[in-house]
Amino acid sequence: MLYDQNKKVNQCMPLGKFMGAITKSYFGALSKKMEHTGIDRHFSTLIAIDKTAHNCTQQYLSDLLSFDKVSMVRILDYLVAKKMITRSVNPDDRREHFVNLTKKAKKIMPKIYDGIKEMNSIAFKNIKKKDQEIFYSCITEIFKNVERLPANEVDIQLKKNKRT
Amino acid sequence: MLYDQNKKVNQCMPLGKFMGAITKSYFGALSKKMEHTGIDRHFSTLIAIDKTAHNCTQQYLSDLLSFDKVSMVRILDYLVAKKMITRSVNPDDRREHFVNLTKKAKKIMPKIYDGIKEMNSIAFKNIKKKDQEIFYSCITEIFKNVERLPANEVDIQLKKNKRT
DNA sequence: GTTAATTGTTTACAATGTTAACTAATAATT
DNA sequence: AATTATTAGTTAACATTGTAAACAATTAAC
Repeated sequence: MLYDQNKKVNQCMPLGKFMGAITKSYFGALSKKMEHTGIDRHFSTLIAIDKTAHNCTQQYLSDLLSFDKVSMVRILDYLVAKKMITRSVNPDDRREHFVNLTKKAKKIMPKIYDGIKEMNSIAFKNIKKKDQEIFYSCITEIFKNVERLPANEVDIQLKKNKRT
Repeated sequence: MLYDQNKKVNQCMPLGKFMGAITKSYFGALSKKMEHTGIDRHFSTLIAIDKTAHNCTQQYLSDLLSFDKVSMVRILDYLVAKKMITRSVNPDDRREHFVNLTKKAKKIMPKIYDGIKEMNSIAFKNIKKKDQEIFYSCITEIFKNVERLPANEVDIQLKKNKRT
């Protein structure tokens, strides 16, 4: 509905509203599409783990995927419960836990890549390749512009204040 | 982090991941920026109410904003608590409740429009006007492509099944 | 007039975000 | 070397949001 019924309304809406609506529908459909694999969430985390050649710690994943560490723990708990990953202590720095895919996960990964590829092409249906490229460079730029605005710096500032 | 550190990872990520990350940062910053108005959420709903000339029911808002009716009730409860809206029964169809802005809200709306405008231009910083237009037409198209995929039809199907 | 559908509400539960407090391990400082 | 600070990860508590089911009140359909 949100998109063409009333242009006057759309123009002044927060950009995040559209992005949020797309995010919701996208992941809803992706979950549904991936049901047969036995997992329905946290595909980005699996991909990040898969693509990280070695020394994949939870902190590294948190930074890469912009999750806070508490959420990261929960996501990884979910993936451990689904027998998709293992956690193992780094012997060289026993604070760190290395995260790795299980055999089961490695077997399923191709299906996940395919499903996402399919979902992405559904999303980009009727959009010219050139416009898709512009779109991608836009969201990259937007993300940079928005990533480190006040709301997100609060954490850091609080920590600094505490120290005094 | 998500965006340029590792292009190989980005390419195969679900589109929704980027959109979700932007949505989160965007609304985080918007909340912060709007703190002084006394409300920190549900600006889109206020705008929708403001722009709807008359007969603004909860169902209408749900459809327009893609919220389910339960969430809508909660959002409106919040806005009533903040003294931003009133609910009144439609005398011509006593099932419906009309939603209207209070005087207080009407006074604050300009600040909200300004804040959103500002946030949007922060988001689009360093992006050419022409590319912004392409971007907008892309998200409109993507939203259409993604809006009515299986996950979202489930509700409807269940209802239909029940009816039998 | 009975049945079905619609509008809005309430309740319950799952998932997620955020903060704070905590353990264990390492790094930095004196 | 001992103390202090920092880091990685975990746990607990709480707020917010999404979703489903059941419900009351009202209207529409037959």
